[in-house]
Amino acid sequence: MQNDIEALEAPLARTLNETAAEKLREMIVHGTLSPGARLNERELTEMLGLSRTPLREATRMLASEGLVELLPNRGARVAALNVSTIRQTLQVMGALEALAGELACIHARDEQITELRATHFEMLADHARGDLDSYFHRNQRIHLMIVDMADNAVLSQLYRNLNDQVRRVRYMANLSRQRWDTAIQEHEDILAALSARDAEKLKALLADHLAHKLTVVSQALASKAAEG
Amino acid sequence: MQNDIEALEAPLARTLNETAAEKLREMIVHGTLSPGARLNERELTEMLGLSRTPLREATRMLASEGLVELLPNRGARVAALNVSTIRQTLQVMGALEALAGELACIHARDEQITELRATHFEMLADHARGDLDSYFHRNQRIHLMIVDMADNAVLSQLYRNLNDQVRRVRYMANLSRQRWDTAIQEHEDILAALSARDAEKLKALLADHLAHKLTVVSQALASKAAEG
DNA sequence: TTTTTGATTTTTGTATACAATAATTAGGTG
DNA sequence: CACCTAATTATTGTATACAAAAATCAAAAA
Repeated sequence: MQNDIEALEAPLARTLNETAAEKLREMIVHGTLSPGARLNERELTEMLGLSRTPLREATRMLASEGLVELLPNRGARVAALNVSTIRQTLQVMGALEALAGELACIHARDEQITELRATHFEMLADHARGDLDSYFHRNQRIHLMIVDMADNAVLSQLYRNLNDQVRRVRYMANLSRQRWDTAIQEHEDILAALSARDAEKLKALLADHLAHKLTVVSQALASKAAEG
Repeated sequence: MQNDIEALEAPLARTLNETAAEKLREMIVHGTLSPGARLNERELTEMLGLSRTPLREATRMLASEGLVELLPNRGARVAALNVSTIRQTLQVMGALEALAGELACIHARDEQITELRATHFEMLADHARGDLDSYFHRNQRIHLMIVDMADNAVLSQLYRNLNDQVRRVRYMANLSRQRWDTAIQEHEDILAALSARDAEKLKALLADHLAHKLTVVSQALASKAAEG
C-alpha cells in the first residue's frame, strides 16, 4: 500500500523540495535532462507530481550546486557541458584529490584500506567480465572512498558536487574502453602508495590519474560536440 | 545594432530571491545573523519586505552554499561555526590556493601582477596607519586576485564560497593585530614568487600562509568559545 | 516575400491561502 | 512541586492565485 512505499522511499523525514532536488539531480547527471535544456515548471511539476513551490526551491538548490543555470524572468536550464568547464572542474578535483591523498595517508584506518583493496579487486572482476557499468560505478566508489578517508566533510561534500558534473559526461558520451588497462594499473599503484602511506607518491599518482581522465573526457566531449 | 545581452553570462535583471540571498549572505558573513541562530521566516520577511516564497528560495540557495542548515519541518538556522569545520574549510582552501598559485604563474598577465603589487602597497599603507578594517579587506582582495589569475571560474566560485565561511570568523572574533607583521612579510614573499613565476615556491608560501591563518583563526574561535 | 507591430498565450516571479508539523501553554494528576 | 497530557498557538511545508515578464502568433505595412 501507499504508506509502505513511502516508508521505503523516504525512511527519514524529508520534504518535497529535497526529494525533488534529488530526482532532478539524478535526471541531470544521467542525462535524462540534457545539457542546456530548459526546465519548464509546468512539465516538471506534472512529471514529479508536486506543485511549483517545492520544485522551484529544488532548482534553486541545484543552481547553487552548479547543475542548473538561472535566467532571471526566463526560468532555468540545465547547465551546459563544455570542454572548458569540465577541464576547470577536473583541475579543481585534482587539487582536492591531492589533498585527500595526503590526509588519507595520515588518517586512513587499516580496515578502510582493506575495504578499498576489496573494492579494487571487485573492479578488476568487472574489468575481466567486461561489465563497463559496474566498473565505472566501482571506479567512482574507489575515488570517493579515498576522499572520505581524509576525514574532512567539507572536502567530501565539495568533491561529490564536482564529481556530479563529470559523471554527466560519462552518461552523455560513453567513454572509450581502451583506457581501461592503463586505469587499472594506475589504481594498483595508487592502492600501493596508500598502503605504504607514501603521501607524496600518492599525490603524484592521483594527479597523473586525473590528468589522464581529463584527456579522455575532453575527447569524449569533443567527439560528441562534433557529431551533434 | 542589437544588444547581445544573451551572449553575456551576467544577468542584469534581478529577482527578489537573488537579492534576498545576497542580503542574507551578507548578514550571515557579518555576523548580524549569528551562528546557530534560527531563521524565522515571519521575522525575515518583515525585515526584508518581501514574502516567504522568495525568502525560502534564498535560504535554500544559502543551504547549498553551506551558510545555512536546513532542519526538515523545523525550518533553517545559520550554520554553526566550530573549530573543526573551519579547519576543514581552510585545508580545502589551501589546496585550492596551491592550484591557483600554480595556474597563476602560467596565466597571469603582467598588468595583473602590477595591479596585485599596487594593492599590496595599499595594504602596507593600511598597516602603517593601523586601519585594521581596510587592511583586512585588501588582504581578502589580494587572495581573490591570485585565485582569479588562475583563470578558472569553477575554482574562483568555490574559493569565494569557502572564503565566506572564514570571513564569518573575522567578524565574529576580531583577529589579533600581532599577526600583521608576519603576514606582511609572507605577502611580500608571495608577490616575489609570483613575479618570478616560481610555481613551486608560490605553492609552498601559500600553504605556509594558510597554515598560519589556521592557527590564528582557531585561536580566535577557541577564545570566543571560552568567553561565550 | 520579409518585417513589424500589437494582441494573445505562455511562463515565470511573487504573494497568499491552506495543511501539516512542531512548539507552547494551561490544566489536571501523582 | 514535578510531570504528564491536551488544547492552543506558532511555524513550517505545500498548493494555488495573481501579477509581470517573455514568447508566440497573426495581421498589416514595406
